[in-house]
Amino acid sequence: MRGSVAGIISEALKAARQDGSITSADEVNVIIEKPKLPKFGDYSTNIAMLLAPKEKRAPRDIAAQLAEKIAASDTVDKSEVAGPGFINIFLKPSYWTGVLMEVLEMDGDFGTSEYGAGKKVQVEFVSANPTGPLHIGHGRGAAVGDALANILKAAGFDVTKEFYINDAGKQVKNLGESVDLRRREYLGEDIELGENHYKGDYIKDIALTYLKHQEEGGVLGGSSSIEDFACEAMLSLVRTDLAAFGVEFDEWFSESSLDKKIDEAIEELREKGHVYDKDGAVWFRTEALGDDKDRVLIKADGERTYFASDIAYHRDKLHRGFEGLVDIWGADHHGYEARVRASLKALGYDDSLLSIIFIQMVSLMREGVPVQMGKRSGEFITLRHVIDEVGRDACRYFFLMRKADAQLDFDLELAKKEATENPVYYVQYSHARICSILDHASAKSVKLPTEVTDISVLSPLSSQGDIELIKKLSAFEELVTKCAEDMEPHRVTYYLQELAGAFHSYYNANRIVSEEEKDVTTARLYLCVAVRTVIANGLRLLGVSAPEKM
RNA sequence: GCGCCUGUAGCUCAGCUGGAUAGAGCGUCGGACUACGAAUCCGUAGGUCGGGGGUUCGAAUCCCUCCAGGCGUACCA
Repeated sequence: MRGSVAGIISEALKAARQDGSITSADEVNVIIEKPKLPKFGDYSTNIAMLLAPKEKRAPRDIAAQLAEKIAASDTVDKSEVAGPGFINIFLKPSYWTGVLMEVLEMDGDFGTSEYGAGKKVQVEFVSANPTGPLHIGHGRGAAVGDALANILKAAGFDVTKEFYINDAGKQVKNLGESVDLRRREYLGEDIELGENHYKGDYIKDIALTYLKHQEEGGVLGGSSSIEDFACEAMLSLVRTDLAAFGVEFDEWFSESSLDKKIDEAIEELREKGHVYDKDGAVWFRTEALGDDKDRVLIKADGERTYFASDIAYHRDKLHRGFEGLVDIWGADHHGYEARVRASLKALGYDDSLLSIIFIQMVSLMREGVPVQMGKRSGEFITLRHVIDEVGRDACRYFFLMRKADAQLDFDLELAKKEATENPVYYVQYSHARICSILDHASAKSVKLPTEVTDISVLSPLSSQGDIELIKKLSAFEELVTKCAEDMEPHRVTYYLQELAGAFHSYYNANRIVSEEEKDVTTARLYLCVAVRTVIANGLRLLGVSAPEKM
């Protein structure tokens, strides 16, 4: 779409250079945009304004020469010079029916591109400690990570989704102890929970399950420690919740599997001269690489820090051949970024291959009033609770409505409302509505062939309304690549709301199925099919269903 | 103190590498179903883009500074 407009412009520039009206041979970073106002055309470019300083001539003068050459293209209806030197390009309706044809042909693939060129990227997200159920913050990370992975895939990247299991540190030990204490409690002992022990009811559940397994003389009786058992149980809970949320990972990477690799990583840093000993601890010279201060890798007591395993983990990712890394972290970890980047640089990598997306806080609301979360009891609102209450679709959509690094108010009541004010229903409704229109049409025995073979079938689509809607569809392709480039899945929700809105307006303004005008009906039904396709493709990127009935 | 994020309509937020008259939803107010789903649509009102400088043909967008809010600044994980 935009590509071919860019082609028209560069052809015009080439022609101008050939006939000598443009003399500078410098590359210019041309911007092609879609003007807000229809009188400024379908596309507009600032190329003349960029050339003006190089040519040392008035922008409007240059624009006039280029506009003439642009108008010569057979897809261009007319081309005008406006304002300080914009060139506004008006395309022929046949251009737009061509676009519609493309949507229909590509169907489920419309929106995909080769932008990523098969580059291997890894998206690591959620990575929650297996010490408790997932809460809503994890849910937001899961929704963003999964949607981003879908978008990157659509944009032509080779994507791997990974969950990093923190199963080596002290917190897993605390988990094991917590379960063990509850186990002994069930056996009649008096117990006292320490400050670091987990107090949620899920701990009791695990303790009970453990006892049951023991009674049955299960496999876990001897070989496996209660700590491993608890960790496994927690993980399976996490997997279940993620499955309920529709999120699947390609890899589950265990921190404990790193072990020797941590020493290797430290050794490599030492060889490269980034490590020194002080006060009985081993330090990493991160300050020289952009961090606020140097960091400890091995504590005076001999334990390796969490940071040390994180270095080893990222090193391992790169050894696995990923050319791009995406880490999705809670916003409270942003202080961590500088040291991780420092470690990549120290290991000899360009740290720009790592992108970190920070997930800001979610405030749960109920009709505008914040939902209290008992901090003392340690009872967070779990992701599972929210999925069960508002449904998976609404939950995912709401998590994706704001850009990741902006705080999000999640109103449970709004998410459940089946009304205009709820964007999920608004978008899904447009899909269901189209399905219903198509049913209606076939009941009236207006049948569409499975494939459009002749573009002239679409030629009745020439009104302003028809063209506007097709334009909206065409924007989807570049939206997807843009979202991939900037790693901002939230824009898909805005786009879908706009497209759904455009369709609803169109529907109210135009009779689609009409028995008198068969040609118009057929063409419009194809337009409906294309809108439905794009809505479905967009929702699929978000991991939200596209219902045929609601 | 230093660092990161945020500040756009009454509310919640979009605004792509600087572009032409700053947008949407909700909420206000007023309209539209004897035809395809009114879970919809149409219209109306509402803004010194936190303040002040600068860069240029042109700034919500880039730079500096100040103000306000959030978060982070561990030999914790």
